[in-house]
Parts: sequence; structure tokens; C-alpha cells
Amino acid sequence: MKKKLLISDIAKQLNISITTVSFILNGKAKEKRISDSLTARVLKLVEEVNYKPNQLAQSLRTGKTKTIGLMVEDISNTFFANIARLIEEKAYKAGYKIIYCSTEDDTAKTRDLISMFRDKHVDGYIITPPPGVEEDIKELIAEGLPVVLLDRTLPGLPTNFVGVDNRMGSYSATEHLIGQGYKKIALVTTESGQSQMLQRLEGYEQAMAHHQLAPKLLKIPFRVTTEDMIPKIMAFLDDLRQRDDLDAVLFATNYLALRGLEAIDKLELRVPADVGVVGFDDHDIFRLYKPSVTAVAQPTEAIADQVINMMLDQLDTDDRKQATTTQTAVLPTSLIVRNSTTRR
Amino acid sequence: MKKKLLISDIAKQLNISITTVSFILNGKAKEKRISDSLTARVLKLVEEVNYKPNQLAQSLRTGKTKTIGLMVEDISNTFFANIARLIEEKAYKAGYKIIYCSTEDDTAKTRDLISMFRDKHVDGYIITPPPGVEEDIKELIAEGLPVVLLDRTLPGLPTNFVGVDNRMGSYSATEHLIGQGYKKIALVTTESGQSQMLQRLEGYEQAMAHHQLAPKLLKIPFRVTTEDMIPKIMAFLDDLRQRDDLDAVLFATNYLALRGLEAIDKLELRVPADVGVVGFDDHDIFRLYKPSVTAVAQPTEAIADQVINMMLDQLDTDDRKQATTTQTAVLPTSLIVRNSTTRR
DNA sequence: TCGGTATGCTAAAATGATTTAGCATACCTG
DNA sequence: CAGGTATGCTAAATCATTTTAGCATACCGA
Repeated sequence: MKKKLLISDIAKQLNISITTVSFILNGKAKEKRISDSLTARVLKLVEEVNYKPNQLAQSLRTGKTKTIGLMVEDISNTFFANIARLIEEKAYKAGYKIIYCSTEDDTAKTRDLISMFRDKHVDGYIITPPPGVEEDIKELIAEGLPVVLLDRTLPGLPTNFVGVDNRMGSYSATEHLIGQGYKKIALVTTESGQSQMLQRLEGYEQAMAHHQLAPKLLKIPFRVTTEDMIPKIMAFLDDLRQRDDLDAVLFATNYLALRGLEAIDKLELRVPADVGVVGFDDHDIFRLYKPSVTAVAQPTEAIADQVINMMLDQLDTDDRKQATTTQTAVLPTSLIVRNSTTRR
Repeated sequence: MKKKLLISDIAKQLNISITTVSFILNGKAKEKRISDSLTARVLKLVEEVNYKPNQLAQSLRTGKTKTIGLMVEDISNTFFANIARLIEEKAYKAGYKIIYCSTEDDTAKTRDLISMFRDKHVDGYIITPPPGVEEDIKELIAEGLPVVLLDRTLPGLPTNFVGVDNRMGSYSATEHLIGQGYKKIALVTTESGQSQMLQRLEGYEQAMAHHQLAPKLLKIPFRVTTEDMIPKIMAFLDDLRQRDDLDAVLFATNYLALRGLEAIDKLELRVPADVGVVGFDDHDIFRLYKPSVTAVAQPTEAIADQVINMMLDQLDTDDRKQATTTQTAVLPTSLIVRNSTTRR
């Protein structure tokens, strides 16, 4: 097994000091007045023998690991998987690697993960925060570590944030339904206090209020399994239906919409004739489903762009003026109108 | 900002040497004959002040980073996203973090990524290899680094591998179609030479041959965009249809099946009356689609289990006897019969 | 009383880089 | 020709651990 090359090997071969080699490799040749000819010789040799500095040693000395921690609610959810893919790509281009994990929106697990990431000295944190981690995040910020929150914020936490205009998204989705002649519109959401979910609720309620329509809510508790979800939704819809009080549903997340479609199917309701359907967050399935499903789409690529830009921004900035400015990007959603809301 | 605690702080406070603290923290107290009382005092203080060793320094000294590199073709593909989620979970339980990236099945990119992972000194490699990285992987193995290939193998590479019985999967899918009375069965696959794709092709061809039926193939070139894929599939199916030579299709991957369903939809063919449809690799959509789509399901959880077990196995083993034994797990697929192949 | 060994701990090297402080030498200026 | 400055480089400290080699002291048996 070939021995790994050290910086001292390079220095020895050229009969110069380690310091000089280090300066040259770190682009400080000019600044440190190393002659051009020596610089060239060093770079040539380094190239020839394919010397690569030991990143662990570098990290120990500099405190930088060129690694970003990415914590999403669930990496297997298409929305997050797509974001993760884009973030990864852009991060690699900037020389950063990504360590990821899924929080499952579990406070204790997330706190643990944050602490593990710290132990590993990641340079920056991208987080979709569960409730109850405010203090941990504040600590990160207090220590001058770059943090970008994604998808949802936490109250009272002045931090860089990237998300969409959820209120507007569900407002316009509701307006769209109303415009199509639907009046008895229900919202199926989760019980969570996550900011983005509250905003989606707010948008729906505002649109309904604006038209003097009565809101109808189903809030699914958080840790309900997929199987239990469908009967719950069925019961809710069926009940409204019995009272002739339902002609459309807005689902507040893509997985709720998937379960919802199954529920609607089992109740043998026709879409869009019996009920109109809109999902928040687009999904491959919505294009393909018959009838295709109208959805509030989030601009995945733009989100990922903003996130990584904010992160790189902070990573580039000198640590001093870190906490001074916080950026916030609230991106617009777009309503993709498909057949599930088109009455004929 | 509170100063980070060092091992020397612990030593100083108790008036003992750093060495002793280190031994105790690394569970070598007994072995090194440190008295129980001192051991207890050290552990107590460590607990009280919440001292945590600097992992960078540990890694530099030991050469272990407690990090596993995961390279999949595309982290945003549901199949890989699900696997990634499970692997992450199990890895964390064993104290390992995951760095991931998407190879896009691009040789040059992957070689680059492998080299980056090496620079970062990951302890183990989980890879879905694109063609042309045989040498790089051989090098990893030669250096005694744990490697587990996932989903596909490379010819002439004796390595730990986890995948499914692809040949059997598509064989039985084809048999199923034939059992339902379909005879003019086409296979839509990719042009790639990836082992798993070749096996799926082989299974199909064997089943067809076994019943003296003529195979009909469409091989989609690799870097075709989603939009270009649909017209290609349409043309292929339509052509066969014109010649009255099509009554069922087997799609060799889940994304091909998705595009395929769109194509079938546009051609206004009815499923399963005009064409039966089977997908390789299950997908949420297949349950929900009308009619629901029969699929060859891969046992995601079992795959992830095997992968992480093989990996941890190697990581635990002393480096010496590393390369001696290689494990291979070929898991069975299961055919989930749904409406898309049920003629009435 | 002396050699052997068990006990309980530690000094110092090693891991592989970056960075601070500074040393010669040459050159220039007045 | 003294004194200052620019040039071109380097010795040694530093980052925070782990690990090797070994040092006192006490005790025991012969």
C-alpha cells in the first residue's frame, strides 16, 4: 500500500521549508513574497506527485471542515428529497460536502443531532426546525455559526430563513375553488404548530371569510400512521357530505393529499363533480392522476438556490459581522390548475 | 462565548495527567490499571462539566471519522430517497453520520466524488457504481477500506454487494402477464449496461422465450430528458399497436413507468383492456393510479438493513482480515398484483 | 536484603497541517 | 558608511487528541 504523501515530503524533495510549501498551497505566495520561480516549482511537484493535504489536519488547525449539516423533516419525502438533491449539487460546486439527517420533527432527536453536528464541527447548519429547539439554534447563532432555516420558522428566532408565501398560496388556492363555483370547502391539515402550516390555515380562513363562507377543518394529529390517516379523512369527509356541507377539499401537504385521494376514492366520490381537490405542494402523481390534481407548487429550485446562497454568503463573510444582518426569502408559490377543480 | 473545554482542563482540575483522562474516557481504565476511585472521579467531572472530546483531533490521531459516504444515482429518486432514509437512521444508531451525494451515473463525477470522500477520510463507502469506476473501487478495497455496492454490481469486481434478484423479478412479472392472457408483451428499458438493467432484460427475454413469444424492446438512451422520453415511448407503442403487435408493457424502472403511463394516456389506450402494465420498482403512485398498477416491489427495508449490516461488520472487523471475505445479498422481489394487469 | 513483579500513573511523541514571529541578506538613501 | 527597508524564506508553536514507553513505589518471596 503506497504511503500517503505529506507536506513535509514535498518540502524535503525541494529542500525548502514546510512553511513555504504551505504558503504557496494556500495562495499566499504573493503576500508572503515567495518568488515566482519557487512557487512554480512547488506547484509543479505537487501536481506531479498528486499531493493532497490531509483535510483532517487542516480542519483541526483551521477549525473549518468544508461540511454543511442539512437537517430536514424527512429525506424520503419528495419535497425534501428534491431540495436535498439541489442543495447537494450546489454545495459541491462550492467545495462543500453535505451531511444530512431526518429530524422526524422530533425535538429530542433534533437536539441530539445538532449536538452531533457540532461535535463534527460542520461549518454551517441548514435546518427545518421542529418546535422546541429555539434555544439550541440561538446558541449556534450566538457562537457565530451560519444557520439557515428552511420551510418553516420558529417564533422569536431572528435568523436567515427561506420559505414560501404559504398564506398567499392557500389563499389563492381557496379563491380559485370559489371562482370555480365551489362553496363548501374544507381544509385538511395537521395539528402541528409549524409556522408554514399555520400560515396555510390562515390563508384558507381569510379567503373563506372574505366570501362569507364557513371554514371546515380537519386537523390530523402528528404521529398518525398512514393507515390510520385514511379512515380519519374518510370519516370527516363523509360526515360533511351527509350534511350536504362539502363540495371541495384543500389538502395542506402533499402526503395528506395522497391519503385524501385514497379516502375520496373509497367513498366513491367523483372528482371534480362531487368534490373539487387541491393539494398544497405539487407531486408527480398529481399530473398523472385522473383527473389530474390542481396544486400549489413550491419553487424547489429557487428555494434551494436561496438556501445555498445565504449559506455560502455567511461562510464567506468574516465571522465578526456574522449575526448583524439576517436575510429572509419568502418566495411565491404558483397555482397549477388541473382537472380536479374544473367543473364542466 | 464560553470557551470549549479541553481534555487538559479536566486533567488540570483533578491534578492528574492528560493520559490518564484519555485512558479512562476510552474505556481502557481497567486495562491500564487506573484505580476505580480515580476512574469514577474523572467520569463524574466529565459528566458535570459536559466535556466532549474534539472529534477532529480524535480523527486526526486515530484516522477514523465515524462517517460513511453514501453515493446513489439520484437522491431525489424515491427508491434511493427511501433507502437513504433507512440507512441514515441505522447508521446514526451505530454512531455514524452519513455524507451523501448523487452520481447521476456519471463516471467522471463519481471518480471525483470518491476522491473527495477519501480526502475527507470517510470510514466506509456505500456506492451505486456507474460504469468505469472499477479501478477506483479496486483501489479502495486494496487499501482495506470497507465498500458495499448497492443496487448494481460492476463486472469483475469482487466486493460486498446488496441488490435484488432482478432477473427473477422481471421473469415472474412477464410470466404473470402471460398468465393473464397477454401475449404481445413489450419491454421498455434503458440503454445502460448497468447490471441490474441487464438482468431485468434477461428475465423478460427468458420468460418470453419460454413461451415462444417474440420479445419487443425499446431502449431509451441514458441522458434523455423527461419531456423527450414520452414521445419516444408513444412512438414505440403506437407503432407496435398499428401492427397489432402489442397488448402489454413491462417498464424496467419506476420513472420509465411514470412516463409510460403518460404516453399510454396520450395514446388514449385503456389499461388493462388495451394494454396491461407492469412497473419494476413500486411507487406510491401505482396504488393510487386508476387502474392501480401492478409492480415488482423491492424490499427497501431489507436492502437498507443488509447494506448497513455489511458495512458495520467491516467497520468493526480489524483491518487485517478485511478483504478476505466478501458478502453478497441478493434479495427476492415481490410481485404486487393490481388492476393494471387484471383482464375481466 | 535483594531481585522480581505488580500497581498506578505520566512525560513526551505522534497525528499533519497552518500560522506567528523573525532571521539573514541585499539594496537604497542621505 | 550607518541606518532603514524590502526581499525571500524558515523555526517553532499550535490545533486537541491518542498512544508508546517507562517511572516510581510498594510488596513479596527467597
